[in-house]
Amino acid sequence: MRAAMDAPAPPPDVRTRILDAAERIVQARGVNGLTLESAAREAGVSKGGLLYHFASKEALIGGMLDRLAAFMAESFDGCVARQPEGRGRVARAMIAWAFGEEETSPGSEPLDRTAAVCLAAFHHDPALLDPMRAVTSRIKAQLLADGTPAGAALAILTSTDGLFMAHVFGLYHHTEAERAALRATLEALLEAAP
Amino acid sequence: MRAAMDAPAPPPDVRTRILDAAERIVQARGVNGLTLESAAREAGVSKGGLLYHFASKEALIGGMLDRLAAFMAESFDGCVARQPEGRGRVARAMIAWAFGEEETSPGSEPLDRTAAVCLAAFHHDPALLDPMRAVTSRIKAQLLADGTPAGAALAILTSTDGLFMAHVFGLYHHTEAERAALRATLEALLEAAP
DNA sequence: GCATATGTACCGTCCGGACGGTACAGTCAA
DNA sequence: TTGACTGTACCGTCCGGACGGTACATATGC
Repeated sequence: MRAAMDAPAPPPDVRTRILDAAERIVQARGVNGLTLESAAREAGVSKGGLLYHFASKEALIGGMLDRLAAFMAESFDGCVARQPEGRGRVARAMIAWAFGEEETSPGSEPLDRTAAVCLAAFHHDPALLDPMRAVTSRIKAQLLADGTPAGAALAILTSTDGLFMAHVFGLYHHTEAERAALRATLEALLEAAP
Repeated sequence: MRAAMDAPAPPPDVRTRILDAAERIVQARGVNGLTLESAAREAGVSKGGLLYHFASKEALIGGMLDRLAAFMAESFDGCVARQPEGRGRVARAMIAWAFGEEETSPGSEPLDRTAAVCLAAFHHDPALLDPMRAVTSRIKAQLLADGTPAGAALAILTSTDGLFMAHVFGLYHHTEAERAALRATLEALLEAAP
């Protein structure tokens, strides 16, 4: 087929294109909107073509999650690496992660993508979240091992997760002042003596 | 009808029975498991009978959410009322609520119920979460108005929400010691001078 | 005091449509 | 030619919802 030939400069791997399409659909039309047909159409592939790459819907969602978990892990590691070394490094990274990338209010791309994909996975089969669990467990372990007192570390961990959840479900919104106050409080927890 | 009269202990309002059944299904078999037929069967009612009370699946889920939001609001208010008056009262209630100090009748069942129902609603139509948003927004407003510094109040709010999310999605587990440390940290935030 | 009518609560069946998945024929690069 | 890959036609199933019918209680007319 011609269309396959005159694709843009970086030849987008078909698998990747399907995964991207599936994510876009879940974000735009919700979990219901994700069907094999719609994903194939969005990716510019036939349904049969999609099924060639992902043998079932479950495999498709699993693929989305594996990729997302890898992205999250990498992103977090990068954030840690960018923090000065020393006690509380991971905790500071966590705060920077939660407050930094979330700048664009309702359109923060990685955040919404994460939420959408996780929700889709959880809906289909909670066990599909396992790769994500592995990542979060590792993050927690790192956080508890970097010298910050456990209480403070856990407060930071759960607080940023709560911030995330509130955003995903739109449970309540924070003003800039509130976000700043929260951030200051979390950072103050880092200063506490061990 | 006589039967309706001499059933003193369980007044089995059909509507309530259907709502209970639907919640049980969502908890046990996930969002997928909730169909009009399964809910009707579980409630001991025919599908037609169910549709008599809830004109559509959306109405059924909406009914679950309305009831749950009312329950949550009442439960939280009761928790606040049980705290000594004074500055930080609402924040203390929040902590007590989150850490299960409240005698929530059968174990931590309401927690799972909340999660299951909210997920079902979010899956069907995010707008259905509105009653829940109203409750959480009110709680946040109360929390910010009871004298606790904003940063501490928000840290407590987001942290307990994060605790909740981690539980719902099974992202990571906390040991008893970790829970105690986290709680101590949150309580220490309350002592900070305004 | 009886028959007819009306309203409420509920039941059982059916249908259109959508979805996941399969079968298979076609295409194109190597 | 071959085999990786695509596209299409189709199947079985399931679900939401509509619909017509049943049982019974109360009301109404006579």
